[in-house]
Amino acid sequence: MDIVAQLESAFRAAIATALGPSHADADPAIRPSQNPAFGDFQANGALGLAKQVGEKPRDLAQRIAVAAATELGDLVEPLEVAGPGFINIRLRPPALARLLTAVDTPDLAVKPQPSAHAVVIDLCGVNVAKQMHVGHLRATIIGDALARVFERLGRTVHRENHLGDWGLPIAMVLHQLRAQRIDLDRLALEDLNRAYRDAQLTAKGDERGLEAARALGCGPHRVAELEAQHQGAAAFEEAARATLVKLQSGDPELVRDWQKLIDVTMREVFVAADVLNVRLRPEHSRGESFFRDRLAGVVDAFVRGGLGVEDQGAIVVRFPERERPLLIRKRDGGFLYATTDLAAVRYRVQELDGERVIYVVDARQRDHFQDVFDAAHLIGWDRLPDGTVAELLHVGFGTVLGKDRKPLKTRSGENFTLMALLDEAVGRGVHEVRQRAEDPESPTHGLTEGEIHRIGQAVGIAAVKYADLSTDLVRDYVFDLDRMIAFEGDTGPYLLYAHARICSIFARAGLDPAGFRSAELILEEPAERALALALLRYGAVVHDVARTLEPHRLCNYLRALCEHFSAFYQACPVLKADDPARRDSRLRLCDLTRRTLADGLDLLGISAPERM
RNA sequence: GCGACUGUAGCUCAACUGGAUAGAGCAUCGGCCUACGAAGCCGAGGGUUGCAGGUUCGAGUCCUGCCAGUCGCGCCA
Repeated sequence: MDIVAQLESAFRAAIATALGPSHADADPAIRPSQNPAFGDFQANGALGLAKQVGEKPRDLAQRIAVAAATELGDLVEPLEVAGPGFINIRLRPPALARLLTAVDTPDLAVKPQPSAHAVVIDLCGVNVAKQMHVGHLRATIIGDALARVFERLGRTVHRENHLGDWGLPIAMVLHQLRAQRIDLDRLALEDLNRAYRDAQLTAKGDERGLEAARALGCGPHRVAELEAQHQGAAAFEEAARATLVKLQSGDPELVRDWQKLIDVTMREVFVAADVLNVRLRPEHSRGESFFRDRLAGVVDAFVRGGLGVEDQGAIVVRFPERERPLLIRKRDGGFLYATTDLAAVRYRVQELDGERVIYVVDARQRDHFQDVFDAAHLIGWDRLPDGTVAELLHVGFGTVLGKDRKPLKTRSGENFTLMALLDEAVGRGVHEVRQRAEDPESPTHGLTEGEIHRIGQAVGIAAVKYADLSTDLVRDYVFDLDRMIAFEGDTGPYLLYAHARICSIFARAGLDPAGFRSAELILEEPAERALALALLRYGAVVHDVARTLEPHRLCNYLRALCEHFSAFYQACPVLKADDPARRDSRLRLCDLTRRTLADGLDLLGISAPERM
């Protein structure tokens, strides 16, 4: 049992002793202390309880402390009541060593989350025939990190890459490429992207320009020119619609070409996922096309249930508490992305058995997901087969900005492609590692070019991912590679450095870390205590991330862990410790720190090299 | 117009969901390598938590009203 749970149960019992069994379920509010002067942990529950029972807080805290002391036995130093009624708790060194020993297991004492139901995570969300950009970076790495956390807790996780692979935009690209007689077998994503853009431009024509020209009474020549353009656009759109109808009816040649577009797009997605150390594979793709035969059923279900009503020819779902309706069928009979999303919710809850269905999508779609979730709830599609009500959650993230604080663009105003960004990050990482390896004194001196590249990639990717994951997700942030890749401060490379330093202790001495995993832990120095306390918290932090869906909590923890380690490493000689028992104890601390750090970084999808 | 999000040190961000003196990194200043990687450690200065009320023993955190910025708001996805 972990330490916080132990303290909670002891203080719960103490509260029952002090106030009677009617208060047996009161929350003792055990928290790690902010300040070492206030002990290792503190129980804050007495303050609130005193108010309820009309007793002076300090008096009540004193009575609880006396009762708790007998529950806790030799686990803690004498408890002290401080301030308005806090109870400060300090673990006795042998107890701390015992607790840490119990954590030093292959799974680092991270308790599995018992649930028969699955977790579904909607991530990545690329569009066929479009380049990935920085928005996909976030949807991919945040989703992957959350997926890894739930997998670490033993949950069944379904990663759902909800591809934009269907509908008129795709039909437009297909039509465009076929009209130009482009060889689909020799396509690169860049060609597709260009076709997509051209198709959009052609289809749009210049409707607004035409209206403006008429309104402003422009010359007949100008109006005619724009009219011609507009007619061209209408003709193009009609042809694209015809293509879509043929595709929908299963025309073999079109279906084959359509599949080629998907393949070309996904080839690059998987390359990006590989560079990013993200687990995303073909089996995770389930695009809009998967749901195409279910859309009419979605609308029917809402109409039959009286939830979908006609409005100006369209079908909408209305909500009692707000003006804004959700449109699920257009006047022309077509479906919208809300329709697909509703089909997907039903599938994920009822067929994938998703107890928590998590959408890692741009925060700007908050309103949309609220509507979809509320609509799903109204019709009962958030119920699992066994009747449990599923949690539908939108993890909305902020926008990646350029140095001008506007959404990141290239100098020519184009969207920054994800690949360009990753190439730059990896290039910078390799450059930094190579530069340091040139120093004959450096531990990385003499590494092969291949090793330098591998380590440099890890450094560059760690920099980008840590910068993205280490702040509150809803915030926008400025993409500044200089700051991200800095080798000092609150960065990915700082964490990798701490990891490499621990590895080098064992490497330099030619010792096998596994040889110290039963050494007796001696925790006397303040730096050793602080490191031990940090190590004890790991499992709770992983559970915290699963509960809140906030990966930055794990980042903050890992950075704090590294700071505790660095302070320890500075203050306490390891290989040159005074006596063999201390040396072995410290080597065990180093090994446990390294494994905890590597495990936590792995949950973030960051790999930690042994040298850098 | 309606709605959502954001506002904390010069800059970039935390604050364990209501607890003690609001903490880190960068930048600035001062220490520490004949002890293991100085990509590090120790220390100093720097704050009316956007503003004004309210709830509470206690508010950066909850409520109300303002201010500023960003993003949404029926036939695109």
